[in-house]
Amino acid sequence: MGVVRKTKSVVTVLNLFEESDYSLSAVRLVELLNKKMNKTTVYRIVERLKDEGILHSFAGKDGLTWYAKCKGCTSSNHVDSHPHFQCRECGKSECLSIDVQVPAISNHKVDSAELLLMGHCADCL
Amino acid sequence: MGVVRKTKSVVTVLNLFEESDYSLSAVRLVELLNKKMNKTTVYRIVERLKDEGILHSFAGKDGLTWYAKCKGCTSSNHVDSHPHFQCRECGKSECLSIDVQVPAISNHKVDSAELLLMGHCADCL
DNA sequence: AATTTAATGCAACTAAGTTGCATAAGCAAA
DNA sequence: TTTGCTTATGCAACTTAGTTGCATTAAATT
Ligand SMILES: [Mn+2]
Ligand SMILES: [Mn+2]
Ligand SMILES: [Zn+2]
Ligand SMILES: [Zn+2]
Repeated sequence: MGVVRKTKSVVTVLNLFEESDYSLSAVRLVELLNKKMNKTTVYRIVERLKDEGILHSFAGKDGLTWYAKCKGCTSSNHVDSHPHFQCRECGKSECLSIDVQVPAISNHKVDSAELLLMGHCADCL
Repeated sequence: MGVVRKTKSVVTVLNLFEESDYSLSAVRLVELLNKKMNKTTVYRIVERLKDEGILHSFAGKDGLTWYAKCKGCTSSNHVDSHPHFQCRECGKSECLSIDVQVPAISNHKVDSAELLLMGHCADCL
């Protein structure tokens, strides 16, 4: 499917993710793009890109929402499920290519899990 | 050490946690206690009880802060670190007595982790 | 009972994210 | 390339969790 309309704003957001290769918080995105588009537009674009399997999101240590590129997802098959790391010093967060086996719980049906590791990143050690 | 002053409000909050045996979100606490104390007081009390190792907190699936009793913590030894579960249906969350081994990451120093499992609880299955 | 200091109430604030609505811009068909 | 349909955007106002400053109250200690 792909994103419905490739507007100037959508392209701008996508470029940011291509360049940086980092994950970005919504707050940071709004900050970086505040001269090019409205805050509402930023929030709507990342949600749209998420629906399309282009980005995924996760909650950082302070409750902010972060976005990062998906590796092999499509709109119909959204499987990007992996742990994340966030640095206590600089605040950056990263996607981790680690497999975490989700523990089973008796009498419960677990369908997803979010694991956030915290500590110090390579730069801040 | 223990909480500095055992005020009427502190006792009320502690009783709630004794009775319910569930974990409670700050929002729910404010709601339950809105006739007995101010919202600010609720937030300050749970933070104080956290400092003392009486409660611990975690982020639920919607970013809300939840509080639950600690098992064997003191103000100087705050070790209550375990995964949590939150039901997608009813929204309740629970502490899990499961050991999760935190994966190591090269070039990083990981000092803590938060694991949140989501799905359906016993009541909602 | 007097004194000290921590705890509370209240109102105003902060900040992330959302909503409604009028306008603008993609895009496909003509 | 113009028309017309529909999605995307800007803007302002809103929502909601949580915080802050400050005056007042109430624990605890003597
Ligand atoms: Mn990721
Ligand atoms: Mn817990
Ligand atoms: Zn760092
Ligand atoms: Zn449930």
